Amino acid sequence: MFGGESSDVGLTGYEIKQRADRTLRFYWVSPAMSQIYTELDRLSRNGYVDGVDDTTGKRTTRRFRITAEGRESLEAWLHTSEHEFPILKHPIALRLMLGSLMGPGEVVSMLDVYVDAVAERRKELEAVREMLGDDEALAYPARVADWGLAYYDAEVEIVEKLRRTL
Amino acid sequence: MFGGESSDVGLTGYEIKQRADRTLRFYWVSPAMSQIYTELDRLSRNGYVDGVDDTTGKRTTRRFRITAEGRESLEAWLHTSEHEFPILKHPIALRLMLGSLMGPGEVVSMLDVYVDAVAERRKELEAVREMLGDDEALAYPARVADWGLAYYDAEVEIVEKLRRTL
DNA sequence: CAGACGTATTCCTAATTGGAACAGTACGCT
DNA sequence: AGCGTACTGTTCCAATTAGGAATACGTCTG
Repeated sequence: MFGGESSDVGLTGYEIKQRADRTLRFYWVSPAMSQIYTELDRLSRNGYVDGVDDTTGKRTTRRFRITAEGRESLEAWLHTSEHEFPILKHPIALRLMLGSLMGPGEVVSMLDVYVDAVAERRKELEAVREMLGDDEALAYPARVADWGLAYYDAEVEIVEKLRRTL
Repeated sequence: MFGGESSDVGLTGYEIKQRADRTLRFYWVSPAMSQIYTELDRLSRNGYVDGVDDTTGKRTTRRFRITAEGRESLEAWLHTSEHEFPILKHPIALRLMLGSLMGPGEVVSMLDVYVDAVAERRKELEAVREMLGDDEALAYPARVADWGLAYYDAEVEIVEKLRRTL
């Protein structure tokens, strides 16, 4: 998922953050910097990743790579663990719930703003989708992106229908 | 949203938890008990809710009601605050991303299990929707529930289409 | 009247969030 | 050459959230 070529020198925490901000945020959250580094430390302590000082550049940084043990553990997780149900935190739905405390026009404009925001997100995800292309090696990430795009389309349709009932 | 009749004696933390578990979880999270009580304490300190000892039963409990100040503040929040974009944590999409590390059959069965889980969720939400009926006073919560139902339908459709591409 | 279950609250610990703070590097501008 | 600004990289801190365990009390049932 991250990494691409696995023969490379690994990623810095900063780079992981950037990748998460670009892609992971669409179906998970963008982890905080603090979270990335503490997690890398912990993974490192448990032998799942290996952090190596990279002194080739002007500046010494730590680059992390997954270890064989880490990869095994990841695969074991993929095979065995429970599939949790997605969690959604939907501020617009939360506000709509209290629509009776807002003016009717206010509800409509809230939904309009939301539809625009979804369209914007969709555009960003589409850029990611295009980067993935139809490379066989990236087929699964591409499917995830397609899923996201279809979700945004459905969301817009639902909200526009809902809007008409107001 | 909670409360219904606002002339009543208010709700205990426990009751709030139950209501959240029944409805809020569909578009937000079920807050932990600890979170509910600490938040009630904080709201109380800031004058947004009023906690009154209820000694009418065999057992003394605290019942919380929103204050006038709390209601004003809630409405101000509804009118002014920024609309954040929904946050999704989607374990199935996350795993699908790593589909190349799973067997193809494993991916398919993961999606099947997920579709079943969505159907189950949908049923639970449908029960909530039926409780809301077509009472004008509950029109907004009912719309939120309808939104959720439509979302689940879209999700199933998307996943089934995706499944066919594998 | 013991045991199980629902109600009600408190407590504890870990994880997550959301930065700010700090420091080095690159790059263009004057 | 020196300056400012932006990017890269890491650490640190405080507040919030999460997830339950623990503790009671009440009620109902066999």
